[in-house]
Amino acid sequence: MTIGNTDYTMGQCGKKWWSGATLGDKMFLGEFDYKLDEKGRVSLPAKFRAKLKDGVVLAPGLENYISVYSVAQWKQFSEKINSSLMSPSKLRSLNRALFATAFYIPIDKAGRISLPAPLRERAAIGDDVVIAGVNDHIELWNKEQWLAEKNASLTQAWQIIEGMDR
Amino acid sequence: MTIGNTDYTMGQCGKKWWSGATLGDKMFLGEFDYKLDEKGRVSLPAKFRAKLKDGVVLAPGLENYISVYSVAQWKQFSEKINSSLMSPSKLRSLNRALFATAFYIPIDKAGRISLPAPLRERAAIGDDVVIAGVNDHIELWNKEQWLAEKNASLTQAWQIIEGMDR
DNA sequence: AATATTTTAACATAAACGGGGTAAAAAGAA
DNA sequence: TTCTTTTTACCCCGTTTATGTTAAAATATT
Repeated sequence: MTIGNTDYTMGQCGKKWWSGATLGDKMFLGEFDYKLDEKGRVSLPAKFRAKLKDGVVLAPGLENYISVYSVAQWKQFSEKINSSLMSPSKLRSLNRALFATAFYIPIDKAGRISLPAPLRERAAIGDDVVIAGVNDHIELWNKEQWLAEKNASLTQAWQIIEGMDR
Repeated sequence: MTIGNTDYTMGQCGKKWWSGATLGDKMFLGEFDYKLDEKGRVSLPAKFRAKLKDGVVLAPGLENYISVYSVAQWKQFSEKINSSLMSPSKLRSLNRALFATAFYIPIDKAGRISLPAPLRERAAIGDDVVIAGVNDHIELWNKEQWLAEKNASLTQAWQIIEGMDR
């Protein structure tokens, strides 16, 4: 299934279920439970790593989660923002919010990233983390908050789809 | 990626994480907590040091924080101002404000700078300081003030981003 | 069941942080 | 000036933190 440029083909997760290749560079699907090590590092799902070779940019999300962008997507994102028409003071504030709260994090040889304390605290992520592929980016959530959010999202999603003219 | 004169190319930081070359000289990301020693010195984040080898220029920021520029950027900044069309008296006044309040500070072998008392007092920085990378410069903040500013910025940022056509 | 991959834990190493001390330089006082 | 006091720069070291490496446990795949 394709809507616009995005391939919504569903598939299984894990090697048997889907290949990254068929989904393209910008599509993240699925929900995974991971554990942080005592130093705040977490493995990324093996299926995501190919798209994140150059490292990731972590930024706080609107709700209390951590957004994970590929470098390419972060570039695109910040480019768009800085080229949009905006008053200097707004842009200054926006840049402060964007850049000071974001971290570039490389991926180590074991496929891990380390989560900076400020982001971890804001997202209330302790030893466990939910990694969710959300279309064009990845989100890291506290497990309880993720479940609550997921239920709310699902309810809303089905309401919207019900009302759609299919 | 380049926007105007600014290189937004991402890269690793420090020996393993990034080279100044790949990131460009002008990009700072992240938020860090540091402590001043009894002499008013503070370590710079290791990730930033490669870009600040030649020392830094400290200047008071518009809100009560301390702006940190690399020498290269400070030069560029002042050249830009002095080459802009402006009445001589205005330019004199501007230069007075810029240069009289700024300090050139070298970086010691432990990667530290010392913060001049006038700037420290103005920014209400005591034993703790937040160091924030804000795109093309660094900012030093009193922690409480930083948190307030950050939250305000983030709220505004997300409102703006929400309204953007991604 | 056997194999391969991935996740997690444990450990080793290197670097950074936060102290402190000493020496030189600058400033002030006699 | 000369001496004293204060400030600033320079250097070192111990502890902590961050990162790299390896191996074991768990999971998925054939």
